[in-house]
This record gives sequence, structure tokens and C-alpha cells, in this order.
Amino acid sequence: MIQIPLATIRRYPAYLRLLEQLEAEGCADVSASSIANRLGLTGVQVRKDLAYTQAEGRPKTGYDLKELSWALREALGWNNATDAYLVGVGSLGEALLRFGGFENHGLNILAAFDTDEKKVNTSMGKKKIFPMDKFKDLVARTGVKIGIITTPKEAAQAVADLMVSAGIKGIWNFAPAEISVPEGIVLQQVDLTTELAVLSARLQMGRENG
Amino acid sequence: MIQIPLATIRRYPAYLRLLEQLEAEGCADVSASSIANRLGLTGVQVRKDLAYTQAEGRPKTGYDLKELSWALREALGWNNATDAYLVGVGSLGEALLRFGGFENHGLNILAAFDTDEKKVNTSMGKKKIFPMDKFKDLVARTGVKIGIITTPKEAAQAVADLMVSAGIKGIWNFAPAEISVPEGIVLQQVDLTTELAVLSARLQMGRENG
DNA sequence: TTATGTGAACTAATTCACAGCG
DNA sequence: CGCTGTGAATTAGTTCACATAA
Repeated sequence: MIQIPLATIRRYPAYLRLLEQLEAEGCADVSASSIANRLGLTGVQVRKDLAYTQAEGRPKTGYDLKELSWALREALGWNNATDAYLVGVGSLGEALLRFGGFENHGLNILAAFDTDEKKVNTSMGKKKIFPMDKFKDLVARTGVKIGIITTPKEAAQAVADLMVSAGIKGIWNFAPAEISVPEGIVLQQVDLTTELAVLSARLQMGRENG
Repeated sequence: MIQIPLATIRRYPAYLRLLEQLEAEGCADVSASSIANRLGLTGVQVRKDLAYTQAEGRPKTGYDLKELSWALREALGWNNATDAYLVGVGSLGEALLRFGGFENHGLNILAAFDTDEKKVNTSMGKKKIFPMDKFKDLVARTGVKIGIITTPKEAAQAVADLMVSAGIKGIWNFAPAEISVPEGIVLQQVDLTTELAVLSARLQMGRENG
């Protein structure tokens, strides 16, 4: 099978979230067009997207809900969670540590790191907070490959450099700074203001979808 | 001029963030290819994107940094901030209220709302927290058009309904729930797990860009 | 009839190739 | 040269039209 298009991958989490809601409501099957309706897409698009997974739908009934969930999670690599460390326990870091949903979404935040002595050696949402100077050693010992940056923007580049030198392969950067990493390291920038930009563009220009 | 492509709009905030960094470093001009290098794009793409703004670059020197910043902010509608209300002061709501950057990015969060009596009538990051039953009245009086949902997922749909009935036109939903709104209301879903999906796809499948 | 599944047509977005200007 | 700017070609993504299965 050909590589799944990124545009498709981006829609999978929304499908999964909807499926979880439907499952909670007691549904057992779901049709591509009902997913499409609920999410403001078209039926064909949903079927095309789902065709990249193993899940097979049946005419008249649609897709088996559990089977489809599993197939989507498999395609996303969410059935086996990857370990990660988080650096920077400010209010955003706290929000991520307290958000319980990542374990079900392929990410297992093992612990957090901060420079603030008042925070070090305390816990937040069941995750221990270590001092920064333990970072390299712990990455070496645990083999963690993903690092999450939730520091102020001034510290982001230095933290990224530390992560790379420690052996981290994928960085999820929430700090509002453009950081650079060597080739081979995957950097995923999360920028709330990007979503905001899309919202205001849609409001101003009257775009229904986005 | 033709409507700016959404793909282009999505890149503008990253350009702006980089420009702010360069400005802080004392630069006065910037070339499309240096932006491209820094952001992992190509020079042509950056030039195409910038061509949708008023900014004009000059051969040899590139773009005037201040002029380009202004043009990008203008294209994004960030030069005049829009007022917004936030509902749900949990850890994510708190992170957004404390994040000072929105004023410079076209969004002015006037106040927050919550059901928790312990939080009501206190302040968070200079923003007052009102009880939910004041929401409709305050929207009517202030004419605010954007609502931000940072409640637990169970409450998200009810809050969205309340927002719509109060006259809100654009909803920025951070709750991990698929909510529905009537036609004509712009709904922007923010899903951290979508970004996470892209990161893991890139890690697993060896995609350099995403 | 009601759904999936898919090749073909179309549209959006990106990249190429090169003209133009200081 | 070194940079912008842009029509043309290419690729990625979406939608159409219809075959197929229960």
C-alpha cells in the first residue's frame, strides 16, 4: 500500500474522536456518510481516507465501529504508545501533564523537567518533575525518543539543542519560537496562533471549511 | 486579488514569528530564501506566499523586515484585534489566559466564564472570571463575536449551543470533543492529538516535512 | 435500496524554469 | 551576479460517476 497522505492522517484523529463519542452512545456500526455529515466532509472523502486502513465496510450497515477504531489507531501508530519527556512546567506544560488523554493517543509522558527548584522533585498529574541536569542521563538510560518543549520562547532553542545532544529524535515544540534542529531530527511545531489565523481568515473571508 | 490559499495562511504565523526573532536580533531586511532555509521550505514557495501581501521585495536586499511584518499582520487581520470570551477555566483555559501573546495576534480575550463558584469573581492573568449565567447578557452588551471553549469535553456541546444562542459567530474549540454548530457559524477545532498524529507519522514513515 | 469502493476528471498547491531588475 | 516575481509544468488532494455487493 502506498504511503498514507498527510492530509488524510490529519483527519484521522477527528474520526477517532467521533467514533469514541458514538461508541459511548452505544452505536456498533457507522457509515462513511454519517461520519462525513458530522464532520462537515463528504462521504467519498471519508471512504477514500478509510480505504488506507485495513478496515472494511459492509454495504447497508457501514463499518464496524470497534474494528474501524482499531484500524485507525493502528494507522496512526497509537496502539503502542511511545515514551516522551516534557521540559518546562509552566501553565502550558501543566495543562499537558494533566491532560490524561495522551496514553490513549500513542504518547506516554514519563516525566517532566524544569529549572525551577521549587518545582523540582514535586509531581504534577502523577508525573515527577526532575531537574534539567538529569535530562541527558535519563534519556540515555531510558532510550526515550520524543521530547516536548513547553518552556518560554527564550529557552526553547537551548532545550532543543540539549534534546538533540541527548539522543532525542522527535521534538514537539509548543514554545512560540522558531527553533532549528539538525537534519534527521523531526521537529513538529505547534502554534496556537496558526489555528487562530485560520479561524480569523474563515470569519473574515466567509470560508465554511478549513 | 484572488483569495489567499489556506495553505498560505497557515504558514504566515510562522513567517511572522521568525521575523520577530530576526527583528530582535537587529536585522532590517530578510530574503525569501533565508526565510525558507530557516523554516524548511523552498524560496519559491515563500515568494509565492509573500506575493499575496502588499509587501514588495527588492533584488539583492530582499524584503524590508518591518514592512513585511506589517503586510503579513494585515493579511491575517492581526492589526486590529477582535474581542473574545473564554469559557472554562481549567488548566488549559488558564494557560490561554496567561499566554500574553494573543493581543499581538489579533485576539483580545476580554474575560472568562466558569461554573465553579470558587473561581467566579476572581481573576486570572488580568482577566476577570464571571459566572456562566452572565454570558448571554455580556455578549449582548459587548457584541463579542468569538468564543473560546476550554471546558471538559462533556460540557463542550452545551457551551457551544449557549454561545450560538448568545450571538457568537466564531467558535474556537479546544475541548477534545466533536461538537456541531448551525450553518453560518464558523467552528475551528483545535486538536493537540492531530499534531501528535503528524509527528508520529513523520517519525515512523521518515517524512522530513509536515 | 443503501451502502462501499475505485478509476477518471478535476482542482488546489507546489515546484520548475526563466525573465527582470538593481 | 543575487535576488524577486511569475507563467508553465507537475504533483497532491478532492470530487465525480459509476460498478458492486448485501
